[in-house]
Amino acid sequence: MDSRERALLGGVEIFAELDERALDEVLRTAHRRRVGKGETVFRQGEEAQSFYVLVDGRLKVTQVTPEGQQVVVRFMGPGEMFGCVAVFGGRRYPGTATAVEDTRMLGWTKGATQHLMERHPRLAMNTLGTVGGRLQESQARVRELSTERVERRIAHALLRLAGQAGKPVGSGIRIDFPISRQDVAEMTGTTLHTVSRTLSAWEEQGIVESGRQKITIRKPDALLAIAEDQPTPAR
Amino acid sequence: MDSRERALLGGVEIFAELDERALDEVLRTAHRRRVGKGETVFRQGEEAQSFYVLVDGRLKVTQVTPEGQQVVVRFMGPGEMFGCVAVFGGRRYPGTATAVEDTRMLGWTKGATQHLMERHPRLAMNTLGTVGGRLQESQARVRELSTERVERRIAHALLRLAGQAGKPVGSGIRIDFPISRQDVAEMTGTTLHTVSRTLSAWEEQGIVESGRQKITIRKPDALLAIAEDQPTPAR
DNA sequence: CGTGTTATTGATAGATCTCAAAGATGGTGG
DNA sequence: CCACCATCTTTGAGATCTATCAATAACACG
Repeated sequence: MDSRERALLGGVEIFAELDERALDEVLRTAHRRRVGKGETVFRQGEEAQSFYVLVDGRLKVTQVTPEGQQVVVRFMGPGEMFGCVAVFGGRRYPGTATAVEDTRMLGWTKGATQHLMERHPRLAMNTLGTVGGRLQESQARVRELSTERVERRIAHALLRLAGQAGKPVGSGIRIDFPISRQDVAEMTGTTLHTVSRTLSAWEEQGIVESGRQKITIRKPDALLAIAEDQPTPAR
Repeated sequence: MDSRERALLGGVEIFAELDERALDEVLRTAHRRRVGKGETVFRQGEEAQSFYVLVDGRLKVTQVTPEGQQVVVRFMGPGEMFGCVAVFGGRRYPGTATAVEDTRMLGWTKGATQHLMERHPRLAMNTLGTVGGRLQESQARVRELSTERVERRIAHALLRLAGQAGKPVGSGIRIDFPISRQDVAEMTGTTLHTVSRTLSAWEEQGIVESGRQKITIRKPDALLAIAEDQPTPAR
């Protein structure tokens, strides 16, 4: 019954509005797990065991197409939950969760989760809200992929990453975990080559500053202009 | 307390496993609504009032980008629910629902929905399952848009439509509602021109048969081969 | 039989992917 | 502490897919 974990839970969206006793119950039924950088929490296609809330560190959820191409579903940070959809409808995890830094998490087995939700409808409703939010994000991505050119998609992706994991540094906002060109490409439906070229161009304009697995946004406003502005024809 | 409505509810995924009394309560708190072909149930950005289950007919959910480009989120048939995400997290409808045929639906106000879910956790959990399924579909679409060429995406879209609304006719499977080239383009992130060209090519090969707002799949297997087969380089 | 919508088709331009090769970078083991 | 290796990144050139531009044609409806 770690008071730090307790504080974390209070801040997690799905546990909002639960009373002390309910939170105690939630914590009591949780198990703890650590996963080191580069290791996986679970793999696509595995029987869904548990759903998790990330306590510390960062991870990447990916899917592989039947043809073997990888797609990044999302990056996640502390306080975010994952694996929840598999614990309901789907029996299997739809993607692979890989730690990009050392991580700690709390997990609940399938049975424990269902039990908790039956006793605390609020929990199910909160989760519904979160999953709904994810659905909207995913649809936003469909919208982007359908209507935007690569450059704008990359700009959107970087801004989203900065929002999730941006750390202010002297010269701008730094994306605070190791991320490669390939990762960005898999987030935006392009190739690492195009990402590299785009970042190089932006670097020349002083919009970003990047290196091996490192990206710092120097002019967020300029990036936003690229992401939102000019109704495609203009460029 | 229409027994036909009652039968429908029993078959709707989110009401599964609810007992008689719960179903009675659900029906009692519902309101009925008819929306004629071409009219909208709600519009993107409107304050979310209700969530709905489609009883009869078919409708299309679309979103418009800030730049004014339209994207089709999904087509829906009887027994499917919609507008539910807005009733939780989001305050506003994220898209516009337009009837493509005359429709009838059952609706529950925001308040009624939350009340029902608090009393019947099962309902919230079922909804979570359905929304989770939608999330996976949406991610599958992201995957397609990221990794597949237009032709394959169109093939996938037609197969999905056939699965949802396919009606066996003498010469194949007919998509049983009016759908334009533009609609298909907005489902697959391409232009109506490309869709037209693709369908023309398939028509020559006898794979489909199509006309104004009408598409019939003659060789579902050939379409499937296009959708699933040849690891991009091969073509 | 107009009239507006929907669909077809050709030509052309551009954005991106592919293919290829070389250049950084950082970690590791000797 | 340094050389070496596996990864990650950059960049060029050419090939393609698909959007765009521009007309024309087919269709349904009042």
